[in-house]
This record gives sequence, C-alpha cells and structure tokens, in this order.
Amino acid sequence: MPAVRPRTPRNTLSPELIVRTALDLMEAKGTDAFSIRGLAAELGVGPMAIYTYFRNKDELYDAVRDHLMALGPEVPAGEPWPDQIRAVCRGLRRLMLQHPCLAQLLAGRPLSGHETARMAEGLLGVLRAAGFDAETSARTHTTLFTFVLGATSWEIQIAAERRNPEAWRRLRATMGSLSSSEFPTVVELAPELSRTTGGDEQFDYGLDLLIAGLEQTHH
Amino acid sequence: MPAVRPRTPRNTLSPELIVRTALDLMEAKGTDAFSIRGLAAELGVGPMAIYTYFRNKDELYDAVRDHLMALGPEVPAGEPWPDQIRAVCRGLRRLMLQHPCLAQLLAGRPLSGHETARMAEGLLGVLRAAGFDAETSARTHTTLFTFVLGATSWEIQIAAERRNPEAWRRLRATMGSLSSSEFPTVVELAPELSRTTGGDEQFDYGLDLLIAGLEQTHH
DNA sequence: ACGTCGTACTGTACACCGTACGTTATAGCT
DNA sequence: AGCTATAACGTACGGTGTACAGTACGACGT
Repeated sequence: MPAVRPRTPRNTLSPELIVRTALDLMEAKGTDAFSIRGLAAELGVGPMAIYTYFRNKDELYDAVRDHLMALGPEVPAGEPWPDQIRAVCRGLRRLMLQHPCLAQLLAGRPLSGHETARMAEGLLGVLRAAGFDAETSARTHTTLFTFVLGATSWEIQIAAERRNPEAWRRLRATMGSLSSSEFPTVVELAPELSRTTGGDEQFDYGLDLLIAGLEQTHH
Repeated sequence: MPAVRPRTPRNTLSPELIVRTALDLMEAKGTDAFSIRGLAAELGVGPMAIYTYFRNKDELYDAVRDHLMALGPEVPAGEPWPDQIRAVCRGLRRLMLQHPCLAQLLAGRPLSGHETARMAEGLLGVLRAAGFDAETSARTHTTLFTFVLGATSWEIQIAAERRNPEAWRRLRATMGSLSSSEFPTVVELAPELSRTTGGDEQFDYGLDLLIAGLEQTHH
C-alpha cells in the first residue's frame, strides 16, 4: 500500500495559491532547491496539476516575481527629488533583502508585467518632475535599477556564503593565503574589504555617489 | 552494436583542458545548457572522469571563472585616476560581453581565487594612489564592481531576450499594452527606454555618474 | 624484463528534475 | 438526471549531478 492519495477535489488550486505557496517554498528552502514536484507535493497535488495554470516553470517564476514587485516601495510625495530617489532605491533593496529569491528572479529573466512597470513609473516620474529630459531620465532609471540589482544581489550572495561555515572558512583561507608582495593593496585593505561588504552604509555610499553625480550634471 | 568507445588512455585529461573545453561549450551552447555529461562527451570520456579533477560542478564553475578573470584588464599607467578607473571598469565589462557566461558565473558564486584578487588589486591600487583612505577605497571598489556586474549582466540579459524572437515579441506586446493613464511616464518614455537599454553609451553614463560623485567627495 | 601498485578512467545505479501525452472523474449547467 | 468542459491524474521519457565499486594502464623498483 503505497499510501495512495485520494483524488484532490476540483478547483482547490488557483494561480494565487500556487504563487503564494511557491514563494513560501523558495524562501523556506532556497530558490535553487525549488522544484515543480516539491511545490505540487506541498499543495497535495500531482506535479502536472500546476501546468493547468502555468505553461512552464519560467512562467511561474515570472508570476512570483510580479507578485513580489507588487510589494515594492511607493514614491514619497512632497520631498526633494534626491530624497525620493533614495527612498525608492532603498525600498527596492529592502524588498530584495526580505525576499532573497527576488534577486535571482530579477537577474534571471527580463522585466515585464504590471508591477514592474509600476516601479519604473515611480522612478521615471520623479526624474521627469525634477526636470531631466527624456533620454537622461531613461538612462538614469536604468542606471539606478541595475545598481540596486547588482549591489543587493552581491550583498545577498556574500551573506549566504557567510552563513555556510565551510564555504566561508575556505574563502577566508584563500584571502589569507594571498601573497602580500603580489597583492599588497588587497592584503592591506583586507579588513576594510571584509568590514564594508554589505550593509546599509555600503549601499548608501554607492547610492549617494550616483546621486551626487546626478546633481552635478543637473546644475 | 552500441558503438562501444575504446578505453581512453590515461593522462589525456588535465584541469586546463577540462576548463578550456567547458568554457568553449558554455559559449557555444549557452551557460544554462552546460552539463557535466555533455562536457565529458565532448572530451570523449565518461562523465565520472571529470570528478578526478574537480570535486563537483560548482568547483568547475569556479575554475572557469578564475580562468576568465585572468583575461581581465590591466591598469593603464601614467594616466589620471578617473581615466584609470574608467579603463578598468570598461575592460571588465568588455570581458563580460565577450564571455557572457562570466556574468552568470560571477553572479552565482562569490569571489575567490588569484585572478579575482588581481583585478581587485588593480582597482584598489588606483584608489589608494589617488589619495583615498582605506575605507573609502574599499567601499568604492565594491561599488564599482557591483555596478559593472549589475549593469553588464542586465545588458546581456536583455540582449539575449532580443535575440529570442518569440520572447521579444511578448515583451513588446506587454509594453505596448500598458495603460497610458496608469503608467503615463513609462508609456511616454518607452522609446527612450528601449533605445537606451544597453550599449557603451548607457554604461559610460552610469560610470561617469559614479566618477563624478567620487571626484566631488574627493575635492 | 618483470611484478606491483597507485590512480585515471569506467559502469552501474540512484534520486531527482521538467514536462509531453493521454485518461479520468467531477463541478456546474441544461 | 444527464452532459460536457476541464481540473487533476498516471505514466513515461529524456535529461541531470554524483556516489560507489571496479578495472586496466603507466610508471617505478627490482
């Protein structure tokens, strides 16, 4: 008796339920460990039941990404534009830190979907209202977005490594074994490099650099 | 007759040969399609032969990453530091564009290895020589690196999508279907957003923003 | 010239994966 | 009550990484 599961009643599934469950699983077990079969098991359903609602795994990923982007930051009204930009970028970073799978979802597939457009709308609106021309606004938006994506993905990556004791030990070991005649500056700055990896301060440092550059070109 | 392969003579494999072949395969068929079994087949060898030289797939990825980083840019001597930084960042971007798998290799695993340290040494050396203090140099290095990584990964991602006609058509379709009352700025700037996605100009725009910010804080 | 020994490669096997295809049974409509 | 559209199912295929045990060959000491 292989513990036959009774047939699941109809209409117990829905796109929303699937997306929520998928998200929960990704956050519990890690994005890489996520699988359609695991998701189906969690839902108490055969693997193929998912395909009634999503054509394939990538389409499910897109849905999860869009679901998360809906939680993205609003633009605070009535503040100077540099503060508005800071708020949006910090909000997006915050969202990525709270949902680490978002970093991988964003990196792995291009943007699309309403919620993603909502985020772009916020940033672009700020830039246009601040007086930037169309091309500069577009370029700045892309720059800010890729900066947040790159910086935060990296931060998440390192944090994950830090939590894996064996990998972290190996990283420290190779760092420590670098010849200080071949790489004098790296060896000298090793403490700073380690200390300044990740964290709000590091993120704000880069963000402020970009905004300072922007204010300068804006006169 | 299942075309039995004669036993491969010993010592026909080497870490270098494996890494080079793996890199060739990743660039020919795409990083995602790369597999140990495919690599072994290309080498005319059983899949398990690889494990004599690398403990697992991730370790092989690390080796390929380090192999590619060895091709990274040198710091040009005798130039003002902003130009040196520009040269190194552009060189890294160039390397990532020439070897698109590098983006995924860098995003997926943390840095380690001599060749990666070499790249850090170059940038950090420039910053220290320019008079930045230890902490600022470390922070700036991380900022620049994650900026290049994020911007170029994104660029590669979009370019891949553009080459996939079906996916590209769908992206244009969802872009075109955005209600211009809900997302007025996105719709208005759609041409600019599309035109300014990727390319040297977009990259240099962001890079110059960072450097301008840096020059300002440096007085 | 000849054993012998370490090890580079092999074969088999396992536990997974995504998903194509055809089937079945039930929710809701007539 | 009967019909039908379709949600969930079972089976199967071709793929994956890699554990583990076996085998034959290159090199080396005698």
